[in-house]
Order: sequence, then C-alpha cells, then structure tokens
Amino acid sequence: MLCGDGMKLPKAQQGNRPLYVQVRDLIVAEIQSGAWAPGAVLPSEFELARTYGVSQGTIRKATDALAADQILVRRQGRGTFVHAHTAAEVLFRFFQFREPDGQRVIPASRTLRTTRGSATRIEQDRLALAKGARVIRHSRLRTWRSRPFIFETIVLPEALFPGLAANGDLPNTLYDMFQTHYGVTVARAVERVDTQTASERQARLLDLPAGQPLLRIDRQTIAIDGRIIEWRLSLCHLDGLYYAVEVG
Amino acid sequence: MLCGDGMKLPKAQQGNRPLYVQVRDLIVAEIQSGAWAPGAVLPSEFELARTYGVSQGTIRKATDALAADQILVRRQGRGTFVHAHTAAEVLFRFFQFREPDGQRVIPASRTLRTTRGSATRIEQDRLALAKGARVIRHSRLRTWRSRPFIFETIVLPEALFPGLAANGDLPNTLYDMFQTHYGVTVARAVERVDTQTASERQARLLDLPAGQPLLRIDRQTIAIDGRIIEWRLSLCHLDGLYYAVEVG
DNA sequence: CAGTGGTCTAGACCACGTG
DNA sequence: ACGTGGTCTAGACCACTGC
Repeated sequence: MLCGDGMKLPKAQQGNRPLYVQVRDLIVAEIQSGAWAPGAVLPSEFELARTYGVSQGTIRKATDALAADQILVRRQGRGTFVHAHTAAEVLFRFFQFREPDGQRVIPASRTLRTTRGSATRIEQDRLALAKGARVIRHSRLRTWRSRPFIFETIVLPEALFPGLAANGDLPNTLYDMFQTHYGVTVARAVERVDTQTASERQARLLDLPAGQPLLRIDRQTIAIDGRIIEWRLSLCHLDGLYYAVEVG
Repeated sequence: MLCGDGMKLPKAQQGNRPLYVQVRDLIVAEIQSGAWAPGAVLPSEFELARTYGVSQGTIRKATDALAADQILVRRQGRGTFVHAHTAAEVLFRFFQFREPDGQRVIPASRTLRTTRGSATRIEQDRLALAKGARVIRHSRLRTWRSRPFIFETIVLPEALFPGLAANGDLPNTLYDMFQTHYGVTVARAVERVDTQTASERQARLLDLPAGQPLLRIDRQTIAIDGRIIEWRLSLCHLDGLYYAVEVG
C-alpha cells in the first residue's frame, strides 16, 4: 500500500532528521502522489505505526503537525482524513473582506477574460517561472450586493494546470478545484498590500470616478510542497468594507 | 514555589478539560502573577511534573503549546524560559512594512502628543472599555530614510498602564515595555485594513498633497490572556513600500 | 561530567462514532 | 460491542550546554 518495498525506518535517524518528520514527509508524499486522495481516510494510527516501523506515538506526532497545517483532519471515533477543500472553506480561509460590523462578505464573480500566453518578466518573477514558460491569465470582477468592488487578475503556470483554460472560463473559487482536479493543495498565501488610484479602465470596471483610491493586494499562493501556484492581483474599492488581517 | 497549597491534579479530569490544558493554564497564571518573570528559567520538566503531579510527557505537551504561542522559549541543554520580548523582536513580528525588494523597513519615530482623557464612544468600542474609563492617547510620526510615512494614533486603557503618560512621552516600541514594566505580554493583533484620502492635516504631517490615497490600518492588540490592550490607527503613505501579510 | 530539553517507545485507559 | 482518535504514564536513550 505504500512505496512498494515494505520500508522500515532505522532507529538511527537518517540524516539526523527526527523520525516523526520523516514520517510526516512520507505521508505528504502519499498525498502528493494521489495514493491518498482528498477526503480519503488514512489507515489507523496503529496500522501506520506497523507500516512505517515506528510507534503509534510517533505517528501521532507526525499527524499532529499535518493537522496543524490543515493537511489532515482528525475526527475522533472515525479516523484521520486527507483534508478536502470545499468552496466554502476556501472562501472562509482566503477571502477576508468584512462589513463594517464584522460580517463576512460573500462575493459573486463575473469573468472578464481568460487567455494564455508566455510569462512576462513580472509574471516570471512572481511565479518563479523560467523564461518562456506558458501561463493562463484570467480577469474577473467580484461583486457584493450587486455592486462590483474588486477587479482581479489571476495568473497561473500552465504546466501545473494543463487544459484548465480549455472551456474559456474558471469557477468562482479556484483553490478547491486545484485540489480535486490537479492534486494541488493550497497551503497559504503571502500578500503585498498597498494603495493606488484607479486608472480610467479600472474606474470604468468598478463603476466609480477615475483617481479614486483603491486597495491593491498582490498575492502569491503557495502549495503544501512550497511551490508558487498562483499570482493574483486584486484592486479593491472597499467603500465601507475592510480587509481583515491577523498579525503575530 | 507554586500556588501555595501543594496541589495535585486528580487523574479524573476536572471539568473534562485535558490535564495538559490545565497545566498550561497554571503556567500562564504563574507568568501573569509575575512569579515567573520574562526571561526567567522555569523549573525542569521533571521538577514541574513532580510539582503538578503529572508526568513529564504531560508537562511537555503543555509547554509545547506555550512555545508555539511564543509565550515560552525552549533552549536545548539550557532550559525553558519565559519569552522576553525585545524591541527588535517586537518590531520583527508586528511591523511588517517592506521595501519593493522585500527588505524590512526599520522606522524611526517622533512623538507628536501624549494626553489623557475619558474614552470616547469609538474608543470604548475598540478597547472593550466601560463608559467613562480613562485612556492614554499618543500620536506620532514614523519616518523612514528621514521621510515621514506613517501617522499613528495609539490609545491605551489607563487602568492597565498606570503612570505611563507621566513623563509625557513613550518609547519607540511599546510592546516590550508593556511586558517589562507592566507584566502585559502581547500575543497577537487583529487589523482592519482599508484606504482613505489624506485630510489637510494628515497631508501636512506626512508632507504630501491633500487627497493622496493612504493605507489605513486599524489595529486591536491582544494580550496572552485575551484582553484588548491597545487600539492603534496607522495612516500610511506607502510610496513604493508595501505592507506584508500572510494568509491561511 | 551532570543536567537540560528532544525524541521515541510500549502500554494503558477514556471518549466518541458507528453498526 | 468494536474500532477510532485523545490523553496520560513510565522509562529509555540522544544531543546540547555549561561547568
């Protein structure tokens, strides 16, 4: 069920890495390879312990770390599962706009355009791609209470998501689809936030006068294996809403 | 050395809370009470185990959680210490402005004014204070490369920091002083980020034309016991810099 | 060298979900 | 009733620090 050859980790640590870290990486590898699909239940802790030749406590420590990283989910009495992202969960984690009273904003989305091409200099930089790599570009308007408030440009490495732009459109939430269709699980995102004034085109799209201040969020999205899988530029006309951030 | 009465936790969990959580809370209480000061070394794991009447593994699990929350620091071969914030660490954790190339911004600071008064409605709201509670208000300009770029207003509950405004000024970094002088350890901050245009006064202070877009960060700072200890409003003229955020 | 945290094991019992 | 994860224990050995 595992790597083929029934491996036993020696008690002497390989390369001085703790056993539970090695087990953690083996479990991640199983998930990456697709052997354990999103939503699937893992073997029990004692079974994993036997398979990897370690104790149940060591398995526990490895799965603890993976549960903390949202890669596994534990359900007492049932088992340990590979975390399957849903559209709602992804929105909850990665879409952090709020009403003045703290209520979450649940946006709608309208695609403007989806194209393919060679990565520009800045796209190569933000996505850590080689010269000449192909990318998929997608732009859309996010609306709330029927009013547009975010103009968003998304750039994806085509190598990671072959055939994605085929039908010319993308779903409202991408991250759950990345996992279910391409086996790419989003871990976190790093953002650069600043302000700018709306250009003529941006103002027209967002239905406001040119020169209005916009919140600009430049996001790099990172998978559980550390690869950058998305570059997303969001221009936001907040108009009473705010962007919620936790620090420390 | 501990709570006075040599306590023994029963094996039957009190109120169904796991032993290690109870131990965690007892350790936090020791720190809050000042019995274990910032920078102090804790008794060894085995000594703690004997004191609390639990096993070393349970102590480990409690201190693991506290180390993850930055409340304790473990140093192999030396001991476990109460995390003592330094000005540099605090800046690293809570001041997240960067140069375009990703280099950290290390600001200077100039006090504008420090006053005391009764909390306004909005101050009561943001600091979770009762009507009529007293607050300390402090405003300052943050500069970088000798140019002002943040106009900051800080409001503190006077009850938490008695005598703080006595000499009429505050240090550049507050959070380390909160801990060393008042035993208040900062845990995290929640922020509401949006944009606004510079008023006449703000523009004058930040040395730019009125109407320029500013990044507005409304921060509530929270201590390890969950109390809100600070409300801080930062108006930022980024001008090429960006605010770094991690999501998920 | 002694003492500390870091890792790992083996075994026990409990709480929960399912059949 | 059974199997799962959740907690807790006791003991072992290792790695690091400081004397």
